[in-house]
Order: sequence, then C-alpha cells, then structure tokens
Amino acid sequence: MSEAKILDAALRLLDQGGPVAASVRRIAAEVGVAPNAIYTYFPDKAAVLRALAERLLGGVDHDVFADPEQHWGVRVEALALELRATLTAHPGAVGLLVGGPLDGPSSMALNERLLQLFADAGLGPAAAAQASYLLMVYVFGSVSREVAGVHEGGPLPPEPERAAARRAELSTVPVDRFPLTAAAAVTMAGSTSTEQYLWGLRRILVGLSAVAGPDGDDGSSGAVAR
Amino acid sequence: MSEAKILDAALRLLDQGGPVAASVRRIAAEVGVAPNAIYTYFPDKAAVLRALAERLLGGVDHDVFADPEQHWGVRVEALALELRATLTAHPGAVGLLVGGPLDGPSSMALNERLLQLFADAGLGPAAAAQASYLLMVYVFGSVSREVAGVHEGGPLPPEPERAAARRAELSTVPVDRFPLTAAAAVTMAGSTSTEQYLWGLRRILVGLSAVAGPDGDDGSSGAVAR
DNA sequence: ACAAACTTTGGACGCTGTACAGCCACGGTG
DNA sequence: CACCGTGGCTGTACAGCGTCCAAAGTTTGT
Repeated sequence: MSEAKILDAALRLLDQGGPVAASVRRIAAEVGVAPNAIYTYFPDKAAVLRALAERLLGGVDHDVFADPEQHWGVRVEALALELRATLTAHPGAVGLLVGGPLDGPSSMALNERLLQLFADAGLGPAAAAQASYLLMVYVFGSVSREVAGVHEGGPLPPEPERAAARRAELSTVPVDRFPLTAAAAVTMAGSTSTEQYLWGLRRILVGLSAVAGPDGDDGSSGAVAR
Repeated sequence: MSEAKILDAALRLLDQGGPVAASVRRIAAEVGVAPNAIYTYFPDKAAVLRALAERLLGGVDHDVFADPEQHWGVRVEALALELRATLTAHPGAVGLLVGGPLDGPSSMALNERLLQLFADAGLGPAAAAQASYLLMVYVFGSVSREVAGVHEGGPLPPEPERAAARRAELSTVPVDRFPLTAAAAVTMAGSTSTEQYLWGLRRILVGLSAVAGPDGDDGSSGAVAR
C-alpha cells in the first residue's frame, strides 16, 4: 500500500468512469482496502486529486524543447502539442487541472520551461510572465472545452467519430435565427480538433511575436494594432 | 412557484456558498418547498444548473457592440470585458459555464455576435469561426483560472486584497529551483488581473488582425511568423 | 518477549441526488 | 351544487458520498 498505488487506482477509475467514478470508496475498493485506509496517505479526497494532477503534469517531458537551436515558436508549439496530448489521454482528469491552483513542482517546472522559451524569444521578464499565463490559459481552456460533454468516462473517441458527432449536432442549430453560428458549425465540423487547436495557438504566437524583440517591450501600451 | 424562483434561489446560494452549497435540498429550502418539488420543473439537478448558466449568459447585453462605426477590435475588446465582468460577478457559477456544452440560445446569440464582429473585421467564415472559438476559450479559461482557488463561496475579493494574496503566495515559490517562475510571480503580483486579462486579449487580437483582410485568408498556412 | 508506533478496519453520522406512492387543492362536467 | 380527474406537492425511502472515532491488527525497536 502506498501513495502510488492509490493514484494508479484513481487514474484508472477516472479514465474509464469519469469524475463520478473516482470516489474514495471506489478507489479503496480498486486498491483492495477499506475506504478509510486512504486517509492514512492523504488528508482528504482533494489531496488525492491534487497529487494525481501533479503526476499527470509531471509526465510531460519538456526537456526535449530546451534546444536553443530551433526557433522558439516551433518549440512552444511542440510543447503545447505535447501538453495537449497528455491531457486528452485522460479526459476525466482534465477537470482536476483547470480547477486547482497548479502550484505543485511539476506545474512550476512546466511554467519555468515556458518562461525560458519566451525569454529565448526576446520577451522581457514581464512580457514572458504574461505570455506564459496566456499560453497556459489557452492550452487548458482549449482542452477543457474539447472534453466538455464527455460526462461519463471512457477515453476520447477517435477523430472521425468526433467529427461525425459534431456534424450531427450542428443540425440542431436553428439556421434562421443564428445563420453565422450554423455556418461556423459546418466549418468547424470540417476540420479536426487538432487543426483548430493549432490555428488558435498560431494566432497567439503571432500576437506574441509582435512584442518579441531585443528592446524587451512589454507590449502593454495602446489598443489593438491599426 | 416557478422555474425563475428556483433559479433565483440557486444563484443566491451559489454566490454566497459556492458550488457545494447549491444542493437540491438547499435550493428547495431557500424557495420554501420540499426537495422533490424541484423535480416538477426540472428533470434533474444538472438541468437546473444548465438553465442557470444560460440565464447568466443571457444577461450579457451585446447589442451595444453592434455599431459598425467603431473599430472591430475595440468592440471585441469591450465585449470580452463585459463578458468577464458578468462571469466574475458570480464566481461560484463560473464552473457551470466551462463544464457544459454552451449550446443554449443565449450562448448561441453571443457566438453569433462574435462571428458578426469578426466578419466585420474582414475574416472569412472559416477564420471567423476559429477566431470566435479562440476568443471564447480565452475568456472562459481566463476567468476560470482567476476564480480557481476560491473554493468556498463568497464574491471575489476586491483587487487590492487579491494582489496581497498573490504577493503572499509567491514567497512559497522556491527561488533557487524556479528562478524565472519566482520572478514572474513578482511581476504578476504587480499588476491587476484586469490588466493581465487585457494583455492576453490584445495579443490575441493582434494575432487575429494578421489574418484579417479583404482576401479572407483563413491563416491556416505555415508556422509562426519569422 | 515486551512495548511502542503505525496501519487498517467496522461502524457511524450527516449529507447528497432521486424514485415511489399518496395527499390535496384545483378546474371542468353532470 | 356535487363529482371526479389532473397536476403540483410532500413524506418517506434508498443507495451512495466524504469523513470521523474507537478498536483491532501488524510491524518495528529493544
């Protein structure tokens, strides 16, 4: 019996049964122990879930993206993709990441890497801090919206089926009242969620590269360009 | 007795006690009725919360931003600020918005307006759809992260106290292991969350304006600029 | 072999969302 | 006016939840 075994069981239940399945009693049963035994290793259920979130974030190997030879934008993009892959692999656990404060060591290591990347891009400390916050918000928010609606567990279905689901759903949009929304739904159904993710990510990177430069401008002045 | 009274009570409890306080029994007690009476008007608890989310989104008056005289970027920014204000006014309810699928009429009306704004900006239908998705992700994700950690109810404390809390928290960052993160925390503590929100929002708008133009390019080609 | 420390357990408390059967006050029809 | 059907509401109940307490069991140190 150990913290690791408990987290294993919790993740297993979360993966196949969603958040509702990850109860203290079920976790304990999965480990083969009485419910209360959990409280020997964690003060309460929230601590278990926090630890699990930390473990998942720790699984993102971001040392790969340290190589300063490559362009910073490419490295940020690769890291964002890696992070998304890690999160979507466990849809039921995504809620743990967006709900909590993300102040564990793995979260900080990830943030540190991101800050390093933006420093490489020529952003000053203030701009890098804001940029890393922006990117985190986008990555987590995007994945969160993507898995929203997968109420009861199971992994994310493969992309073809998800596209079909989107197509079926768009017929419920009242075309006469929301013509643009209906058209947008058709458009969105025509591309994979990875493409959509990358599109937004690249807009953000473009917006960031506009403040990147040797002067270290923090880009706080003025409204949108033009 | 009516749907409206139930939603009133639910929102009241959500505001002062957070998500945990919004139980069916508590809502019923607040209305002055037996718990089961709720099920006369809503099939289950989730339906109550969905309806409440819809009502909140319906409270965002976006007709104001239809005026095509003003620059599209200014109008998007104003809408994003209005939306954020609506959400942060009820921190306990933010979770309802990021969890659900956002397919109600108010959500669609909001999306429709956003699509219109991006069409005004010169984005083609595909790019407008992606842009609106990107903006929604940012707004909801940003607010969600902002209210994360306000576990037990109550309104968001005023900005000075939040800044103080951030400052107190940053002393827990191990400076030797995460120097950039520590520095970033100091930086973030020096600006209000509204400023941070606007900073990211403007990076996104800059990134979007790069694909805005008479050609209606969908901006899908190539990696980040440079 | 004894004691101390730690782990695990059975049982319980108060809470949750929700189903079933019955009550009660109302509207339309004789 | 009397009647009866209908629909909102209630009392009760069930299974499950997170968590605490006291007792039991197990391991460790001497």
